[in-house]
Amino acid sequence: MHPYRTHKCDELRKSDAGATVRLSGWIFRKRDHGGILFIDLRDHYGITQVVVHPSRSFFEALTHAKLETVVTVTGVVTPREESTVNPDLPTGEIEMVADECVLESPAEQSPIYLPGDDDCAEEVRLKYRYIDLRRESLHNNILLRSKIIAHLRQVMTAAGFNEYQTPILTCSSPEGARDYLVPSRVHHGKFYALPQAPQLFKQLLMVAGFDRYFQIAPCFRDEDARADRSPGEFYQLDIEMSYATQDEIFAVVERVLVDTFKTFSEKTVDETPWIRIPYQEAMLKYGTDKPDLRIPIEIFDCSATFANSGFNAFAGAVKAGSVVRAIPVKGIKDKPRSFFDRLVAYAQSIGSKGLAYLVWDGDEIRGPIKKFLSDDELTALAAAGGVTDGDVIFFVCDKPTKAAGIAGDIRSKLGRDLAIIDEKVFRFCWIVDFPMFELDEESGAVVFSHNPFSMPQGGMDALLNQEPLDVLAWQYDVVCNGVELSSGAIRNHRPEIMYKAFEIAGYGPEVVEEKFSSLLNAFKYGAPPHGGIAPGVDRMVMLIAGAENIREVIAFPMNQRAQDLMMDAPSEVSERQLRELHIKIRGKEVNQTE
RNA sequence: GGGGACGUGGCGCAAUUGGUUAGCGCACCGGACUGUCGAUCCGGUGGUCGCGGGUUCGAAUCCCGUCGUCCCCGCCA
Repeated sequence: MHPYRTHKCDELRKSDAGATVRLSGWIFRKRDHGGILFIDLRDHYGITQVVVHPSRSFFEALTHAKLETVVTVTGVVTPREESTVNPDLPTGEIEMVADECVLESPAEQSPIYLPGDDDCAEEVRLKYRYIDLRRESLHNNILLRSKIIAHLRQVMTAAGFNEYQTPILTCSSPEGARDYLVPSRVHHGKFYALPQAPQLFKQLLMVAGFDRYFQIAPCFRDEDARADRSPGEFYQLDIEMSYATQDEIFAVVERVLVDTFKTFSEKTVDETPWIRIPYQEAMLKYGTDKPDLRIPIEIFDCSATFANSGFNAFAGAVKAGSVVRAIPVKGIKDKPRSFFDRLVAYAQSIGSKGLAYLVWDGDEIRGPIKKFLSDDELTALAAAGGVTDGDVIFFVCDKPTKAAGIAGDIRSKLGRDLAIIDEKVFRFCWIVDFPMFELDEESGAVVFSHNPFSMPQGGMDALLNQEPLDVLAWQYDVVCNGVELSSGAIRNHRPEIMYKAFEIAGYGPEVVEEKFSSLLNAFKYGAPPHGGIAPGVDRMVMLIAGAENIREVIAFPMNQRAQDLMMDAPSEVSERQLRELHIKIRGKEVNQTE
């Protein structure tokens, strides 16, 4: 007989009755009746009830064994009496009556009580991650992640892509996020950087003629964490295609994401092709470039209606360059006054000067600003918002960018507070036609708004003949339920267009040559037109698992301050290591005064 | 870098808003119990209330500082 097990803890059924079997696992729960002891034995696969009689030599030892102790038990599979069957357990029709038992690894009292559903402090969970990972929910998430990654590889390979690996030790890139640096021992004073993404390498693979690339790629960025953003490192399904149009790239991504989401989730997934929303339209209708389309509210502009109205606060502001954005909401006329007051307070808390609203209540229209508006103006607003009896429109007035943001925030809050978000669907969309350039708020200068490697729509002609702020880029995002899953672009593979784009953003050719020499040089030896995208794997798993926090889909995550509390990383290193790397740690005071 | 919330036995929480010996549930220890499946019942151990300072006759509670965790803003081409 196998020294540890003949079966897994989810395998035994009534048909196995009478067999002598061996199981190994953790003591998940104990029920001690004095004259009889029940143990729920748990492994990766499931739970089997073990019955221990007091006549057994190990009865006393098991009675006193702490939870999470690892044991190997040998005994006979016994069918349970009708009344003692546990229908909640796949193995609930049988139990194992123990004849032999080996205590493989006694446990101390666990800092995490696994059978309980009480959440414990994140700090404790991270420090004892190997225990926390035994919990069914987290265990399943990590297993789901494994299956999703295997599935992604399978679908991509079937679609004619090959997985290529790219360097982890590379060089610091001049734009984007802060790099993680790795000092060179051999080269005094020089550093490698961990890749923020394999961006340059995947483009160089296209130049090298590999045509269709993908990689489950680790990415490293030294930026602060969020609930949906792991600090330090994360994974992307990195994709790049030669001779591909935007439509072809969309088709590939739609296929792999729909397939994956449908395979691993019960929720409804949008049929393809997904709707495409130009960036400007998204900012107007949803107040964000990552709209949650599950919220049935569309913002509209009504600046013109207010411009000549008697509501001076708005009319004056519109004449001074502000806009009025309207947020129409169905059927909430009966919400108490406190609901509206709280929403006004919320609007103010996020920087709005106020929040006006009108309520369509039967034949009457009421609300704080009603008296300032003419019948024609009210009619126009109702028509624009598709308003019927019971509906409410909220109004935000501010400079265009700020008004859009505030209206978008309020739209999201209404979605949550009114519970009008359909939790059973994944709503996907493409955000397209991002602007190539934007004005830097502080300096007023024209800067790249997204990715300097994107091809401008219209190519060189657009750069030469259009206002820089009007030039659109072949740049796109995938958004699912308000989560930005991915960003991508058709790349700029033409050196002369790249020089021109950088010139508009205020960089001379020497800057392009110095910072992007590898790519630029490569493009001088025959570069195929190409483009790609990189959906975030962690966020994908998070959405499918329904996790609120990205740590719930990562086996060994860091905390918000980018520390691994289990391994105690980052840690100090020896003076000898530092000397070998030609590194001297500055005093803290020096840093503070800089 | 900034804002907010939280910090009380191993874990999750409470303490009537400054007042007696800091309670409760789970875990843990001891006892009872041969059919439970979150077993039950009886009894018990365990806390310098994150840390430091201050106010007060008296501080878990108020004030100041500091550390830690989480959430958000900045940041994330």
